[in-house]
Amino acid sequence: MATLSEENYLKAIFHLAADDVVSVSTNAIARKMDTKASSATDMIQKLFEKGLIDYQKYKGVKLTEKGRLSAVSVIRKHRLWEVFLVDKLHFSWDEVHEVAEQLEHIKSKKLTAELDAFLKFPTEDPHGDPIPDAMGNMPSSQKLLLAKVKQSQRCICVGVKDSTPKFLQYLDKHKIALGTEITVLSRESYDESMAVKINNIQRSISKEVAHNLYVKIA
Amino acid sequence: MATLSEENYLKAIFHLAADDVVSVSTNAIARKMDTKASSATDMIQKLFEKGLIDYQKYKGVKLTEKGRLSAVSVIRKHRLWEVFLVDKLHFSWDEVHEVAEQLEHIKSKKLTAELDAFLKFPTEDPHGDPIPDAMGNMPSSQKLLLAKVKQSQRCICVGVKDSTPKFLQYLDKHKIALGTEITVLSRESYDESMAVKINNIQRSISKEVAHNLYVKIA
DNA sequence: CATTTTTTTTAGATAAGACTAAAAATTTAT
DNA sequence: ATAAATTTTTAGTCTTATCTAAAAAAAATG
Repeated sequence: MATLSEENYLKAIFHLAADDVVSVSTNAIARKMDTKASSATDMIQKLFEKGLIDYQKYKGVKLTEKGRLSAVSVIRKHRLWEVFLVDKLHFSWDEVHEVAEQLEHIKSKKLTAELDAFLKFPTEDPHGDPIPDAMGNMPSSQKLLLAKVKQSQRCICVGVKDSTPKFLQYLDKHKIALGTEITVLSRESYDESMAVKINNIQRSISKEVAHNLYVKIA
Repeated sequence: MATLSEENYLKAIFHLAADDVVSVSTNAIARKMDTKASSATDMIQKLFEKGLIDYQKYKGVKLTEKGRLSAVSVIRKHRLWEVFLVDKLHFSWDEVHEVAEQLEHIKSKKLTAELDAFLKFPTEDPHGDPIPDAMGNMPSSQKLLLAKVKQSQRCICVGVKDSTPKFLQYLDKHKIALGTEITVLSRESYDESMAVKINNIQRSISKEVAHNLYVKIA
């Protein structure tokens, strides 16, 4: 069974590889884990010895099936707990992450299964990310960038790509929040801006904003 | 802030001192924590330096107010989670402990407060033990040994003192389970046995059994 | 009350996970 | 294609929490 640290590394590798890089570099892992490259190397060697990753010196890292299952199990728990926190305990989207980071490491098959049932088997978390099933199958994501939404489609804001204060303040100012409904009225090919209806008010959204806002189709 | 290990030691010291020994010995702590006395001494010195316990070499240990608050906070979380597991997730009394041992260390004021509200501010856990409030006040326990129950009182089984398989098997055989209602009909001073009504059947309960079964008055 | 016995503490070692500094391998650039 | 820059690994150190073995203190006993 993987330790807390090992689980966090596996999760990091999973997320990095999901961004479709085939092999994940030591530096990328160190950056994501906010540690030094030497620490990442140490952990890589441990994960390799436990059969959780494929690894050759200087050649980067890939999850084995065993490693993938471990990572996905942690992600499943993380996202189920996020649903619990938002749906049952009045947490808002920006408050859930830190707590879910702790809850995701609780080890109990029964707890996860019962929590899943209690929440009525949700298929995605409050950010629109898919919740893997107990077998480790990850449904394809329902969320996409606002920039990808077709004309006249209605969608719902589920998250941000850029989470810097500047962008979050912009969203606040323009009354765009998690759950806000956005209808795409038209798209301007010249500057990639789009005309949208938000809270029944028609506005224009720049390319920069549209590329940093995640939505799901309503 | 206390580490996971420190929290577990503080909890152990609290429980040992609650059994009204004024000063807790190194050996008692080591036994409770299932470690060696030398490990306990190491941790005692750390807790002392952090101001969580009063300590003099060879003289045993007492929680400071700061240490007591930390211990009680962990116990509060443990018991709230036990209520959650039993009331919402269909756990039975003997399944909750291991999971609650993990959940009790999750750090989030908001989580604890919201969980408390979600559970409708319970005052005791499924074993009849009191749940401390957010200020660290521990209500007095509602549970007592069956042996202490007065004639003609109705009570409800909430736990066991002796949790050996032998005793649990005895209870099983005689259809005494958590939640079973017991009415004390009379007490025999000669052998300290008692006549009781369980599931509408009149039986005799020996001193040994009565001293190992916790109940709360109905 | 002196001597065992028990308890507690100290000293030194180990494993996990992190670090710094330096060496080795790989990649980029001239 | 060789030099420079970057990435990765190794070597050695630190901290936390544990251990064993041995020393020191306290308690129990004859």
